[in-house]
Amino acid sequence: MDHPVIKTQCAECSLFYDNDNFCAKLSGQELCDLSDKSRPSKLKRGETIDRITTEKWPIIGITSGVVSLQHLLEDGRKTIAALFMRGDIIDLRSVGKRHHGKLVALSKSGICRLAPDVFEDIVAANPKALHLVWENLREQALRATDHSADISKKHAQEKLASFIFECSHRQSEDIKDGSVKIPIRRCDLAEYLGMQPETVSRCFHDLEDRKIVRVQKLNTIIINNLAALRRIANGDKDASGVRETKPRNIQVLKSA
Amino acid sequence: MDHPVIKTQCAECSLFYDNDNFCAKLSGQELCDLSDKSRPSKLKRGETIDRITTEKWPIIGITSGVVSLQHLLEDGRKTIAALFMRGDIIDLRSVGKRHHGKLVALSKSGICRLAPDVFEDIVAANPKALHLVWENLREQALRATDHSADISKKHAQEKLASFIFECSHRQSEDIKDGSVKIPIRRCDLAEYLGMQPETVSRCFHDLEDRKIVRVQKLNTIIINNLAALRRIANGDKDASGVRETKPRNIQVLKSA
DNA sequence: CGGCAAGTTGAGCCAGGTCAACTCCGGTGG
DNA sequence: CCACCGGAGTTGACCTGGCTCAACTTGCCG
Repeated sequence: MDHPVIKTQCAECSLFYDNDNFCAKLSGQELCDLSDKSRPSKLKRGETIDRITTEKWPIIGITSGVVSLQHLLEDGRKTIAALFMRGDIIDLRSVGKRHHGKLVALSKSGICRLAPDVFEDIVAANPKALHLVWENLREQALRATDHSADISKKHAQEKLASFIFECSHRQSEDIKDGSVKIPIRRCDLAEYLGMQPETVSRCFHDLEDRKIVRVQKLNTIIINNLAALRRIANGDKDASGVRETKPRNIQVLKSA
Repeated sequence: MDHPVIKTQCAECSLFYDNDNFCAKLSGQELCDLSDKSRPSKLKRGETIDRITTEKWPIIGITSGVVSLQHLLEDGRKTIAALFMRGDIIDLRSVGKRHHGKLVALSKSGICRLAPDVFEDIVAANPKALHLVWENLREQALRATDHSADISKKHAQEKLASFIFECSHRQSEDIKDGSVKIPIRRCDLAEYLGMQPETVSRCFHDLEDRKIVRVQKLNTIIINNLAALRRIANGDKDASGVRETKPRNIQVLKSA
């Protein structure tokens, strides 16, 4: 009697059937207790999880899609500070008065609001579950750190290259042919990388002109030259220096 | 027999005598077990904790000073991706092959390399300790997220203003007279905020010209106008628009 | 007191932001 | 089936905040 009465909603949820997600680590009993008091739901692109909800349900598991954490400045400038995807557990307990941003879905997404008290009991009692959720939090912290490093010192193209790698690492299924799915829109991408949609567009084209990637559909790109892309992402000047297809002197010729 | 044989090294360590740091949450026995197998040490500015050390001692508590996590790009550009200060517990377990940066001290600092196995046992057995270290990790993740939001969309002055607030929140003793200690050097500050030392300098002067802060010593500033500084940090254009004390037309006059 | 690293100041330049016009695409209704 | 619409993405032209480089001053430590 390992799984006494698993609800169908759980049996079909990636938090359970992905082997290294939270619910997969639980005993049948724990899973039942948790699912009894938790609230799975769906979000459409643009929907936000409001403050009242996050106060009552500070622990949110992402089952599919992409959910962003957004910060807003006084004058309307917006930033996407973090992206959460399948398997991430967002823990907002005791964030309390600390000013934190809004959670906004960037695509159709599935979430599960986990009952905080049950969650806490489980984590205290089940070392595997603790380990997993801890690991996930560490991963989030590392990602945030890497991301701020990327944003602060890299040029537009380098950021974009890094982002492509981030997507390829995080995408659920490994697709072998070098294609990478970009799970968010251009304008969201721009906000996440701290640049303008126009610049994102230009950078994609630069990369295409240099035959490093091919933009198949808006949300699917193919990497043609992995090594070069890696060099750019790592900030190798030799790789990105080649950017201008046309050398300077063309300008000089024109003005002469 | 609450504290059977606390070593003097522990009695004098902020991880123990700061009430809400890790070692303060341990039973006498736990503290002894941990301190028996742990290694406190001192770092001078510029010293780095090398890979071999972090592999053997992936858990490091900061007892004083400032330790940074630095990322390096191929062409030598350097970024400070995170700052750790007194009370922070750096957990590098299973970061493993994931490319992560170097840990470098930015000032004289004290650290304690905690024995990972003992640490793990304690965390599993002692809910208070678990809670504290968890909270610290969440704090680190939040800080990293906030920081990347700051860096990506704010202007130089706004970043600096935010940083001043970050310092004032994190400084150990609350100094009431509105003075804030900047615990790191200008060039490190620049790297942390993703800007140039020259720009940092100019921004400090702008803020001084506008009477918002006073730079008392290189590492101590006084906030004169908290509200204005807050507005700038939050990206209020009205506040930062006032930047130029001298309006443009002075230039025109000159050239006329 | 000398020497070096850190910080500051000034001048010029460029990557990327801004603004505006245009294209592309999916959905909707006649 | 096509005409229409609105939002997303792209393209071009221009402008500027902050980077760069170089010279200078300051402050710290032996």
